[in-house]
Amino acid sequence: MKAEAAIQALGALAQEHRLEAFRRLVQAGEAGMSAGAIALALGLPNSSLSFHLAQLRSTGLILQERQHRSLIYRADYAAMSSLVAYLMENCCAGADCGADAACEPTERKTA
Amino acid sequence: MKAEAAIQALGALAQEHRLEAFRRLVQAGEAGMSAGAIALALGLPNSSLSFHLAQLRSTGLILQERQHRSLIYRADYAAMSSLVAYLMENCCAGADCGADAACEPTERKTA
DNA sequence: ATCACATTTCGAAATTGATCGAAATGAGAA
DNA sequence: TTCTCATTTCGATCAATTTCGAAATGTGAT
Repeated sequence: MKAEAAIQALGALAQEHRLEAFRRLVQAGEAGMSAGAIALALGLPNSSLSFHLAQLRSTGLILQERQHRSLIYRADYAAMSSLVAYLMENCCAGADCGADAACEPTERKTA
Repeated sequence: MKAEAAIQALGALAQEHRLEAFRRLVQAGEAGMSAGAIALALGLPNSSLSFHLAQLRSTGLILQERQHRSLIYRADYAAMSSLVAYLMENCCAGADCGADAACEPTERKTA
């Protein structure tokens, strides 16, 4: 992951409505949610929400797919994971990263 | 972790210079780095860097400690960890979160 | 072909953030 | 105490982001 991509992704999450939308999608799992359902859940005008979803999508944090008349959004867990890996890259100066730390293996290759 | 705190932390990381500073601190581990050393490494005026460090610090992502004449900064791994936990809370609608996903146990209590 | 529904794009106003030089603070050395 | 070094605060300027109504787009039903 490049620095620029990480900045975009973090910036996308650093906003009240986008963060809540993203978390709902994380919790919704494979099924995802339609744009309308998210707007309703967050109590936002469709046009505002659309703006935010576009921003999340442009960073790759969420995926879009059409299903009948609606657009379904889903969280991209792999994108999230690689963002976290980027933040923790080479952590702790090579020390063992004890139990208190969050220093997991930096990049688990997807099988 | 509350939503507001997460937004602040993500926003703090969503900036070129702050992201680089944070990553250097993550890599520096326990030893940390002085404000001056970071400014030098990033090629920024001290005043600019100070502004950014204050922002990271106010979110709890980094810690400050005086050592002789310098102020030493260190990444707070626990804060980072709880931010990630917040993002992934209750992920995947209770599904098993297969190998492709980043769905770790949401909150490992620190021993 | 026509209608109704779901969502996005546009535009304009208000808010928030980044930058850096100069001056101020705070800590230790002489 | 006085001097010097390390860092932060202030202030002014410039740039980017958020908001939402109205209009446009694209999809499927009748």
